[in-house]
Amino acid sequence: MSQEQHTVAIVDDHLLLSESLEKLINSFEGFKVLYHASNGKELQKKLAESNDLPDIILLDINMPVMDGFETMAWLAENRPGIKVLALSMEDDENVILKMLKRGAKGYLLKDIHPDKLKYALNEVMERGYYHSDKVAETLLHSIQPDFNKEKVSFKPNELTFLQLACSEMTYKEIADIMNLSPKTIDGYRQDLFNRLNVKNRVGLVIYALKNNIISI
Amino acid sequence: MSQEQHTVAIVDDHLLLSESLEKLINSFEGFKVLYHASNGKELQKKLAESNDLPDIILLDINMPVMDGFETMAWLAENRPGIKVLALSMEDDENVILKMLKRGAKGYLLKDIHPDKLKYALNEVMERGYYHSDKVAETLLHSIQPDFNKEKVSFKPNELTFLQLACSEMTYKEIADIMNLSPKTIDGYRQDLFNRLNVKNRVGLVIYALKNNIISI
DNA sequence: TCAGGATTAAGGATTTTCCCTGTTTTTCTT
DNA sequence: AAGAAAAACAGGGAAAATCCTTAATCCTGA
Repeated sequence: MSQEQHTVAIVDDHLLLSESLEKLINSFEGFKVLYHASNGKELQKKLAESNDLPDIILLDINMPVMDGFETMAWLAENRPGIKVLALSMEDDENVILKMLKRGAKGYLLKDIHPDKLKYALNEVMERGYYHSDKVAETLLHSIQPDFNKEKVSFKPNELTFLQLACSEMTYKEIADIMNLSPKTIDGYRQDLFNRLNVKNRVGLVIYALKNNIISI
Repeated sequence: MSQEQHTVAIVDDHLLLSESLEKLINSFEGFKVLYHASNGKELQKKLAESNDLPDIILLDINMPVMDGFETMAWLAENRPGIKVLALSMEDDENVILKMLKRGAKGYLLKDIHPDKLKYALNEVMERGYYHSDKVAETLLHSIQPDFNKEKVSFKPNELTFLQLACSEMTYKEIADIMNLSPKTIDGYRQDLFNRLNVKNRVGLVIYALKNNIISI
């Protein structure tokens, strides 16, 4: 029986939630809470002391001393084997993305139904990740162009130049490809700098990426 | 009754599939196939001729003349109101991402169960998108660092420089911020150019983005 | 046909980037 | 503390990028 148990660590500074979560999780078949920590620093200590690693960490985001983002980054770097489920009050898309980008396997809101938590834990063990509808939607938004944003429109040549400027070519090489004089390219560039409010070519690249004009 | 019907257009060059899909969809309550096209060009024609737009387009990817990627890009630009479900044989992650980035609302494999198609159509009408498990997984992969890839490691200063190089600052400004001589920065840059196999600063930016060293 | 806008392009100056070859300073090792 | 290795720094020069101004050329609507 015990060889079937998956172990969980809880990182949250709210003792009440933390304790009740433990009881809940221990009541799930196949899961056992290994230990708690009230912030990232404390987690690091526990990880160093204990000789067996938890399979899963439930990681709160808003914490004092060392918050969820920092902790997640550290875990991804130093304990990549542990699956982390982020736990938070807020369903802010940027927060969700920040955690996922740092390697979290899922994102849970604190007001979910206990069954959902159980499901999420199982999913993470079996598939390696858990995606709620909200998370899936967030991810989709993050890669799709934002249709609501009024978009700057580009003339065909300008667009081509902008795309080529995001490569390692020199302006002279770009001019050759586009069959234009380097001086014309010079003009396009200056125009775009002014219009897009950037100072140099790196600014162009960042702009093009942010606005899905190129993708890498 | 007819005011409740959602209309569907099918774009696929395989007549057999196309025809049977039509029968299937017409058998779903609340959905009706408006017309077919065997590639993007033909779809453009149909859209221009007909006076009512379909709610949903089932868009095949591998087609002659004007393929799914091109067609999707055109639709996103010119008919942003139509919800597109990509339809494909392959579950290649890059292909999926390419379609989603261009604005597809979902991605269906051709060998799914008819019930899944029905579910997907309903989801797209109700929630605006449909995400299968595979798609959700793909999206997650696309934003998470690839732990299998052996990673080039950076010294702290190098890393800082690399991140700052992805801004609009000049190297002199970066040197100021980092409290180093511009000549030292010069050295960092040259080192990274060699090590990362890039030719100039744009190359650095692209590298940093591809490897999740910065995110925008 | 002619004015006016858009496109393309030139000249010329300055700054920044890029590259190569070194030297000094700091840090680490033993 | 001596020697080795790493990190920081420098000079000089060529190439590229940036900036500003001005000017042909082409197209189009009145």
